[in-house]
Amino acid sequence: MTIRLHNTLTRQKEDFTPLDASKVRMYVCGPTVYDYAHIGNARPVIVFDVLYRLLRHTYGEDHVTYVRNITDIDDKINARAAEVAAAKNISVEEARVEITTRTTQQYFDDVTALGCLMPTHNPRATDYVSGMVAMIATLIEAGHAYEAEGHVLYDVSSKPDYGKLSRRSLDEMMAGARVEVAPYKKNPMDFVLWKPSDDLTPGWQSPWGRGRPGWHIECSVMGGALLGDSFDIHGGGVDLMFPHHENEIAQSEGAHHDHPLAQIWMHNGFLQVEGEKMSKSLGNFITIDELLRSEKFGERQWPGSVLRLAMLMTNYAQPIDWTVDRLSEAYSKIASWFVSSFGLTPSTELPVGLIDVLSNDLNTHEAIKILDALCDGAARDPEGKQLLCNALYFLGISPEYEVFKKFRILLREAGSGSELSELELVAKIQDELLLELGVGRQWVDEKIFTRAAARKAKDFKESDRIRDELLAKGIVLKDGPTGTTWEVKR
RNA sequence: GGCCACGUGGCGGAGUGGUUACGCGACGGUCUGCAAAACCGUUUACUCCGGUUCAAUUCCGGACGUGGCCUCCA
Repeated sequence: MTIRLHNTLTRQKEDFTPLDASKVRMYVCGPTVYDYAHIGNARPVIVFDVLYRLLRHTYGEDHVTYVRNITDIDDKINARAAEVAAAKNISVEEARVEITTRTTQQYFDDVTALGCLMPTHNPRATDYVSGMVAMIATLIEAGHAYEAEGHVLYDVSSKPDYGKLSRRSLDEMMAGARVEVAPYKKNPMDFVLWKPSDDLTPGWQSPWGRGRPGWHIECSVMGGALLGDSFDIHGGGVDLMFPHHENEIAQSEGAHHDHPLAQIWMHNGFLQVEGEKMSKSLGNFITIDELLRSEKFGERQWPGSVLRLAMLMTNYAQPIDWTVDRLSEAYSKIASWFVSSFGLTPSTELPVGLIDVLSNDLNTHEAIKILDALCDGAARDPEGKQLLCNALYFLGISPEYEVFKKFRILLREAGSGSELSELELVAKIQDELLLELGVGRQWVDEKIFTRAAARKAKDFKESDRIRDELLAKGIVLKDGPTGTTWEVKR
């Protein structure tokens, strides 16, 4: 099966042919670790995790290298570090390490909860500073960069195809430029490769004095060090296309004799929250951590699998409006899938067509349709059940206790007489829910027993009264052919 | 202001030059003492205006709308 991917460079869907099929290489821009990752940060992580899984399936697990960097040198980090250093009376460097170490761990915890595999490499910028210095020196030597007032700047006019990714010409950019131009720049669009640090700012020694690398050079160096001068796929958010990715291309290709940095550039779409741009001032800024572990959004916690599915319901390149309704829809879908595949152990056999639709530029929505179809037929098709389980595992959507509990869905299944071996889990969930409602199992059983007698005597008035009494406590009764069962009201 | 995307039924959201995707919801039915759940069925769409075509939601142009980037907020 040929994988087809939309390439931003050509604006077309292309057949994907790895430079070396025994060593497929992908780079995705990772987080700047100064604070909790927000839900917008989660999208590329999830999208490219699915692509990583597809590539591993197609080319073999040992033949795919996935690099996602950790940016731990950055002026936002430095600003935080200065605050923390002042508050705790520690050095700026100590504060920087503390912030980036803690935030990196939070990030890993978050994306793990979202069902994402660990990339092959998670390079930190701080480990690659010498490589950055070397690349900058190479760029100066090649005539692509110049030193000015302690800064080293990339000379965009030295690269005639600058702007090829975002399809902007230098003239257009300068005409539309709104920024005040630093006086030491030859060209307004020249961007910084190295900048000087004062004594209160983290810095490293270099031929141009003590300073720190610019943002763009970090990715060029880490990608080059771990994947080589040219690799297969470079991914990231559409917002990074300009200037970040454009500058990465200029740096890497400028330093590597114009060898193309990446064959295919992929960009995921932006996220809005309830119809508005996410921002701290609007108060709709929401982190992955808050969704997973607080009730800030929609007054409930959301399991990682639900967030993952909500993200994959839409094509990766399209914008997403992140709403409570969307998450609720994902929640009910997840719940029915988990029930249908409950208790099974995943194997490697995948449903027909799943790899095909994913290979078509990651058509995750078509994949969801396949899962829905399997789920529909699950009651009378044990093989379909197993395939559903396998597909969920493949897509990184693993059953979570929280889903079963919060959605009360297993209780319904158990009550309807299906053959569930894990009745203990059901009992455990029931007990927890009853505890929350403040009623005892025995009390419920007695009420049901009394009501059964009333029904037998055709005293429906009394029978309905008891049902309402239980409903008031949050317990819904259901009369089936084998007797009365109950579930906690959702 | 410049550049780039996108605009499908109540909502989410694929896809296609001609054969009303699909999911959720809603409505109807079966079942039930009545319900609930489950199952079966029905229901509505392609922003607007031109053009190309035998035929356009699908191709081209324009308008309007939404969003992104140009400002190291993904």
